[in-house]
Amino acid sequence: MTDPAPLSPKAEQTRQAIVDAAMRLFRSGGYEKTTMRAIAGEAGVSLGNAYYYFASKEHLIQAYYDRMQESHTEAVAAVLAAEPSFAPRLRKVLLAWVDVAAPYHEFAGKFFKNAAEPTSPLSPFSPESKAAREAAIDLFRQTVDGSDVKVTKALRADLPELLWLLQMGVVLFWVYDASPDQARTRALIEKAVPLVDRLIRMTRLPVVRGVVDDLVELVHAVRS
Amino acid sequence: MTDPAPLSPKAEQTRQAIVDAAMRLFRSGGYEKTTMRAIAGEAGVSLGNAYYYFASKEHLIQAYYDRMQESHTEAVAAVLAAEPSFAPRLRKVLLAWVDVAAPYHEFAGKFFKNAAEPTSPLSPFSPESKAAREAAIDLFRQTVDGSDVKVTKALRADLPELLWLLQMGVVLFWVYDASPDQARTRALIEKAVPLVDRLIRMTRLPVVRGVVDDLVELVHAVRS
DNA sequence: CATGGGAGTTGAACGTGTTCAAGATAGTGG
DNA sequence: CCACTATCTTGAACACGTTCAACTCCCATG
Repeated sequence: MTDPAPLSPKAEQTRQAIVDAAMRLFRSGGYEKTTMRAIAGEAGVSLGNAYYYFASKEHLIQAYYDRMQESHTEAVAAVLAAEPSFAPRLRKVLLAWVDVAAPYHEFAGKFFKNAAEPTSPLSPFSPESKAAREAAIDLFRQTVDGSDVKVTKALRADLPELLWLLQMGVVLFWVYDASPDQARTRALIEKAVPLVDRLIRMTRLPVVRGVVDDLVELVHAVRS
Repeated sequence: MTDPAPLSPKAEQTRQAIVDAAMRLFRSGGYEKTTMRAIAGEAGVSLGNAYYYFASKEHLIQAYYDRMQESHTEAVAAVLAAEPSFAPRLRKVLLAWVDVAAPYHEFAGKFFKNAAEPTSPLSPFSPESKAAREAAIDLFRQTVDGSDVKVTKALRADLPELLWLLQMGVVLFWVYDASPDQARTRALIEKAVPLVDRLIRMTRLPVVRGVVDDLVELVHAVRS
């Protein structure tokens, strides 16, 4: 996921050394102010060697990204095992992401910059990250499935993807959130979850059915 | 809007010459491949002089955005004068943006990539683009105000901003849309507008009121 | 043990965004 | 007409991401 990774034997250690050095320096001095020369130096390799393992400075960030995904999946498993009710599940899943992502908030901009470039394989919409994307959506499928919520037939198949889109929205907000401890993002989640819960329960009302159908149709039409 | 612009007299022409040169070169060669040296050369000024007028290469893009915004405002004025009904108004306003933006689509990704970074002055959420953002929101205020749509009191003040967010979503989709003539974005608009229209009209239903209040509260809580 | 080739490693060199100290220019007051 | 200042202009210099041709090292094969 991090790279084409044609599988390296022992010198995978070198790779890790570079990632570790980069993380240390990024963390202490910020991304922009950390030079590739400094990273290479800190890792005890030459500048060129760093580029043997990582195509660019931005690619080093991908390592961060991967760790975040992993940690979140883990955290979600714990949440889902313990909580049966839908709204709290969703709330905890989203908050868990904020917790997991917190240490990397400083680099959020860099992540997002990658996400924004449509041609980049790092984009969450790219074919290359299809697996990761579907894994993420699956997290929300689990969130829905194991819960007490009743979802109308029309919505059942697409709700996980819609929730994933919700999370993309939260991420977007989070990226721009400069408040301490990302308090505003947490506030957003606290407000949004009950709203979403309410909306989902409301889809069973006859008046709302038509809108739900339209929405589902829109999602289908728009999915390439 | 483009800059602090302490108002220059005649040599404002130089500024324009630089913008024009940049636009020409960005258009023909893309953003990344266009160097500041080339822009300065094309504009007939020195490298340093270009930096006297524009703090960075990114700041040049702002001028680009400003023009798009201008064209859109113009197009919208024509639409709003001719069309009294809400849904068609919204549809035409959104489609007008797609039309106006079409010439820039091929390198929109590059621009977007730069704009996406929160620290970038190009970000639609940045303080630097506050004026542009408010102008854009105002376009939607006009779209609502002059139309036949009845908006509940709770929603009235915030609907324009919500519609602007909708447009941000459309823009995001558009950036990734590789279909010829951005057909898929247009299709998205065709589907989304009736849905939005329906949702807005639905807000008058008593059952839905609570949700609307929650949504408005969420928007308020979240606005810095 | 020799050897051929791939994997890993190196630092000099390059291109580009940006800065800056110095100079030119033009408008203003005497 | 002469300073004097604020505005404008310049290109060399700098820092940093990235590239690359050359080199070393390891080890599988004969």
